[in-house]
Amino acid sequence: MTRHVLTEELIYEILSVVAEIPAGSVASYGQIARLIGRDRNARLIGKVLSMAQYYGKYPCHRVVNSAGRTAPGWARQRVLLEQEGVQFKPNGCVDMKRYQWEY
DNA sequence: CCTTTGACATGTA
DNA sequence: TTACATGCCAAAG
Repeated sequence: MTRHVLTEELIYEILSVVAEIPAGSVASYGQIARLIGRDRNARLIGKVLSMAQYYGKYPCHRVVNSAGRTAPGWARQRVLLEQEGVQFKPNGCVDMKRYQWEY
């Protein structure tokens, strides 16, 4: 059997972790990358999550970058987070100090 | 095969 | 936290 195939397995692992992020908290791409044993592939997480929206059922809106910035071109993400109680700072970033997911 | 790209991270200032 | 530079690594061209 082929193994190490990316995308599909990667998608599965990523979504599994994303599904564990509690409402009202956010996780960074690097944080997720680390949880699936690919700490150097933070960028791929974003790549996969950009498609994950089509899967619907996953809270991919709870993933932001290390600075707490929301995904470019996806303004609605902020609304989704605010609906869960996540507050944004005046600069438009999530207050990571308070909302970053601790596992 | 080589180059570019990307929902990023991290060190330094 | 921001801004800039550098590193990363798979995917797409």
